[in-house]
Amino acid sequence: MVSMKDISAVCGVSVATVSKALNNQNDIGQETKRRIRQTAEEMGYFPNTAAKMLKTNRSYNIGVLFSHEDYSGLTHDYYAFVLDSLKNTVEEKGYDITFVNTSIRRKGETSYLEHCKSRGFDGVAIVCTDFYSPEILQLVRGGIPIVTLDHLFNNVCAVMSNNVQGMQDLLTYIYEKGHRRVSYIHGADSAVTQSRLSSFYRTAAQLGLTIPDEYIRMSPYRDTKGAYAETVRLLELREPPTCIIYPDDFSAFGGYNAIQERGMRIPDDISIAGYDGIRIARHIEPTLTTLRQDTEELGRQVGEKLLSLIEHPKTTLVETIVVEGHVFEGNSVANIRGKNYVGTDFI
Amino acid sequence: MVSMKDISAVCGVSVATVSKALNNQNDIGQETKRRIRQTAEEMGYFPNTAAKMLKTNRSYNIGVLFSHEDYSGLTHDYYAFVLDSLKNTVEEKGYDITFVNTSIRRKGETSYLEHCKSRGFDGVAIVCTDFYSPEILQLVRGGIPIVTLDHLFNNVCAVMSNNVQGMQDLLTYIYEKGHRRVSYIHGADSAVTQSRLSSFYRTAAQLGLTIPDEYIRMSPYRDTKGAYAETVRLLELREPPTCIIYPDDFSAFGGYNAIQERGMRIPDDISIAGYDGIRIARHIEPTLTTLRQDTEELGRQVGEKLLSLIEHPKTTLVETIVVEGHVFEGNSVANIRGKNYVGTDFI
DNA sequence: TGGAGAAGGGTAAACGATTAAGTAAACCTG
DNA sequence: CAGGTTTACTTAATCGTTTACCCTTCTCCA
Repeated sequence: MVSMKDISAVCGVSVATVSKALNNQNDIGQETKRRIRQTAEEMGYFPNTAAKMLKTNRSYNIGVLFSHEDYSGLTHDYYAFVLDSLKNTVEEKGYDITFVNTSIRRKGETSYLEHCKSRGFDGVAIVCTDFYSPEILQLVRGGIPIVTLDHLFNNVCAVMSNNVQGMQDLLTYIYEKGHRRVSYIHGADSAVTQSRLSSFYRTAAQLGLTIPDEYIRMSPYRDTKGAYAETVRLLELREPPTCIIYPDDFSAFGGYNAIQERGMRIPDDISIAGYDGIRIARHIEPTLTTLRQDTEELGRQVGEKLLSLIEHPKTTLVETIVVEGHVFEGNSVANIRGKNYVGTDFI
Repeated sequence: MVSMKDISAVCGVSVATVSKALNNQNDIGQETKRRIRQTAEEMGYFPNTAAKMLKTNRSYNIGVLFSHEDYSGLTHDYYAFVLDSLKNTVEEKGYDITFVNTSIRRKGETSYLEHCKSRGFDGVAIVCTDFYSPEILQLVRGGIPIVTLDHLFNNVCAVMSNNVQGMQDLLTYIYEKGHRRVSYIHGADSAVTQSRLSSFYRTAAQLGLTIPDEYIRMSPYRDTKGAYAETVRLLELREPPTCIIYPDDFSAFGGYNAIQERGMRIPDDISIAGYDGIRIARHIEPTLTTLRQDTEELGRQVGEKLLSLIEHPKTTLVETIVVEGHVFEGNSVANIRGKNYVGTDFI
């Protein structure tokens, strides 16, 4: 590997001169600079990142924390898309992305924080993890610039998909289609679930909907079996809902199966809606009406905020950035106004 | 950040002694070693990766090349699962994963190879890219340990999903279910497509199937619209196939839509099969019969081969590791033996 | 009892870059 | 033309580790 030393030897200047020339400092003569740069090019020089890091304490590398319990992580459409966007955003600015090692740690390292400091990450994006573990808390308090996705820590930048507005939009959309008996199968307890559920209740109240307790069900995220089972129970009610909202699109397909198996048709006999907006949901008939989260924007915001925090620590606000989703109108929610229309018009 | 120097000061020994103690060298006394290690622990010491890299030329970091044109990359189930498995494999051995920057390069860096050398990756996994670009060729010839996925370069380790055997198994399975009129909509041209297509022809010949030219169609991978259109054409043939094999599961849903839209039922009226074994395909009724590629094994093999190449360069064979897939039996392929059974039994 | 060898630890150079401080020559300027 | 300022470099220290080599001090045995 050719180093600055090699170039300096060839050009007959000192290593310092080479460094300055390549970094475009201005106390080097034009001609010398040109000569050095050309030689560097010809010799196939490229900087040794390790040496640069050691000296400057900057790695141009950001860590991404992605621990993947229960079907989450990389293989989850939502996170994968966010990561993809984050990757594109920071790579464009000359940063690389390294995963924070979530496996057994190397000897001498015992925590995420130590791993991150050891690697010298300029910043860390916490995308998908158990936010309640003490190790995460240690990491966010460790002094490294941090941005979290969909979770709020005090005094830490966060990018959040707007679950409150999202659920409100989704339920309102369904309401406007004439539905008055709406069920919500929510996911397992989490901050995200809380937001969506309370928004569901509040929006329902605002719209004048009365939601019987048996319309509110729980099934873990991305669990088609669970969603299937809950759907069956809902369908067996004396007065079943006209529309079911699922924890996520993946789960919605569980409902889809239960409904079709009973010879019912979507959306003619019953309507369903998902949450997330995963790709496949737009490609299977009936296409799923869902709240599509803006993963590209989420990833970009995480990246930009993190880079800003790194490059302008003084002037960057510690804030929560909220990214709006929007209802993707598939054809899984029927317009039943004037048909089985039981509610009151509100427009 | 506490360094070895700090520890050496506290313990009243030299930095070299600290280094040796921490690295468990054997020319340090037991008691001294214990004292140093304890002090390091108490002071919250962790090694500076950059310094270590600089000195040892080892980064314990492997690069993953993932360029993502047209719907590929991170957001593709197949690659995401492989990456996930690869990540787990190498992290367990104390390595980290960094993406090879596929964006605009930093000044002074003009190629993948330079980026990799600059970062000091111990090895690079080329998972998903345009294998025919000259930049990739430069990278694989650049002297860094390399493992490719699903692509063969001369004298480079490769891990391949067995597309030949896979297609053979799939077609044979379909044949055994009694199908004699089988169509294959293959993906856009690539090494993978070549393998599958020639295996399709060969297997068909072996089974004594005659495949009319109009049964062989092309639609790009993961293009539901294209698959939809080709399916429509197939259905309009005077003698339509009894089973259609799609380029991949995602495309199969395009066919799924076309078929259902015409009021036909899967598998009663026509059978379909996919390729890949993406998760969702196992969760939507009728569950898709497909050739499930063993992404976990693929990722593990890539990781293990790469680590072996890194740690035992002399004794590691340069070879191609073939990973078998297996037919996932959903219920999208009907058993039509003795029904519309037109072929000859071959058992 | 003297000398070899082992055990335990120190010295210092090196990895490849950056950068503060120094220096010599050229250039002004009044 | 003396003295100050620029310009264009060089010197040398430094980042945190590793490691080849050197130096004591003991131990042991002929």
